Amino acid sequence: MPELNTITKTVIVTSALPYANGQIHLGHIASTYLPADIYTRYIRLSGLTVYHVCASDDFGTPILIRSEKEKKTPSDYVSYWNRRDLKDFQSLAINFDLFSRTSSPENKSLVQSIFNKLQSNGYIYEKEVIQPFCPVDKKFLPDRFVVGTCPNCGAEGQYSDLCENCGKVPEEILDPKCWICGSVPIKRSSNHYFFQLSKFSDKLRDWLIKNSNLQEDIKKYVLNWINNGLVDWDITRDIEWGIPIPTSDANGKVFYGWFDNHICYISSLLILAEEHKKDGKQLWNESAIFHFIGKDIVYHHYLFLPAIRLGIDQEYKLPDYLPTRGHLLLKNKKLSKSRNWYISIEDFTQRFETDYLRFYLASITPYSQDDVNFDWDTFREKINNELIANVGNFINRTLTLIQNNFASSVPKISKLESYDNEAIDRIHTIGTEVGTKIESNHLNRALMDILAFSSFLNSYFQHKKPWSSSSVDTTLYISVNAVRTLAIVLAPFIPNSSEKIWYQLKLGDSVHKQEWSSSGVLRIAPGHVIGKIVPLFKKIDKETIEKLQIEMTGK
RNA sequence: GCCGGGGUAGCUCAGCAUGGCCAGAGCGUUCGACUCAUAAUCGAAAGGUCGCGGGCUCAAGUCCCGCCCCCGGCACCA
Repeated sequence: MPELNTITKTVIVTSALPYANGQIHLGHIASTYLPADIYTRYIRLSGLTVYHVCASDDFGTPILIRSEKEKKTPSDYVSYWNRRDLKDFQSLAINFDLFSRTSSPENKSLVQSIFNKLQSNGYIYEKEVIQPFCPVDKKFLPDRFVVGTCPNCGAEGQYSDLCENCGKVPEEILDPKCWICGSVPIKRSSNHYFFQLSKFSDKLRDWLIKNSNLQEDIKKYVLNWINNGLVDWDITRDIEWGIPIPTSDANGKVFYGWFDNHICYISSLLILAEEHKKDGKQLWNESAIFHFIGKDIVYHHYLFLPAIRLGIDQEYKLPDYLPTRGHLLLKNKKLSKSRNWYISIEDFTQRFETDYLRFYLASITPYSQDDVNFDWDTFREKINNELIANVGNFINRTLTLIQNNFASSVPKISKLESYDNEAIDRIHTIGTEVGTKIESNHLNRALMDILAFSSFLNSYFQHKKPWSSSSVDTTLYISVNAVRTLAIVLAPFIPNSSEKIWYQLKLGDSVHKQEWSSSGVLRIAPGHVIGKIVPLFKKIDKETIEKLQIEMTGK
């Protein structure tokens, strides 16, 4: 189990780069961005310096073709999606210290210098490849852009890299056609650069085995890939939209997107370091590096990315952690934009509070590559019965009683009974319990601990009967301090609501500027006057969900 | 086909590495209590052949063998 107390330096968190050709959806949020944001918020509250960087992935054939169809320059096209994605992230309170782009000048120059170093270290070679070329569009066509009939099962209209009907990868697709214009592609030869991934098999194996911070089950199948023999990577693309390969005979060829996009983690951090007047390379190499990803890009992050860093003599160090999570399913079916089976960020934020999504997704997403199911009925039940009835209710009943019976002034503490001592003890320890789980990336379990804490408090409150008994003051004093504790430990998960709690407690400043360890201190003193109390959450009624299900199905 | 993960209460899952208190949690269900609180809360109960079959052991959900079933990955998809 990784423990944060071993990390004493700066932490660098990166989230996988969204491809700049369409909206991000709930699946991306659940697997990558929300876990990274929760983690970052927690580290920040713990008092360490943390940088969360991300960027839009701007290059590639799909973007080039889409921008042409929309009669925009690729540059304008990706700028739009860069801003749009950022807006979506912000609407979910997912914050970055920098949201850059792979097409930034800084990334271009770093990518080219890394290529040069790989080349001088002898890890790059050239080879002729024969590729389909569309004579009408005057483009080389990646596999995805050649459609035809599957030679295995005879299904028509299949991509040349995968038959969706029989699931096989066709050797050579029959009756090939250009996906863009429908004409028949011809074969054309082109000189490409290859990265010698195969040379790194032993070093990658060593790194995987030695790095105990990586998830064991993922390690197993990555090791299996290595044992089956790694294949060198073609890092060249014959298109005009990308980072130019810096050789005299490259003839306008550009890098393949997966060569340049992960380097953007580093170039973004360098930009940020510059802003903070720090030595970027030193900062990178002294920090704990976390790359949050979804399981679809395991290959690239567990093999390709570390191999390239090994290939430049670890000028920039390898990742310490690669938190990897599975995909989100909607009603047990895979999300698919082309089939309109997905939930966009807007779909959600137009209807519900941001924190409802964060709470729900965090509570159902484990630290593993298992897929999780998004279900509207479960969503409603979890929000109403766990977040609102348990946590919201405890906060509300505590604060309301102080407001109504004590003129909003926190009462004095008197004689402590064993139940009071137990409650105080729980306040002391909850921060460490939750923190340990967040540090080991078990965010769902951390949230369960918070719910158990809140449940305990409801039970404590119920037994002490502060609305009638003689020990009213002590109970309310402890309870209001427990509310403060809840605000802090919930802050990484539901930041907006935590801030509302903080405001109602009238503690000044922001909950996000507190110290995590202070969650264990009873810092609200008797006599403190709290603010105006309003319910934090609104329950989701059944009709809303039923209506929504009908709307979403018809989408 | 190969590789990986999994099959434990109605649902979602923990427990299995280092076999041993009556097999656990949350949600749901039923009954009772309370009324400060968003009909929220508190207490209690019901509910399980731990996929199937065999084996090792004083003892197996936990180890070994076989079988069945489910899910995911199979590499340039950006």
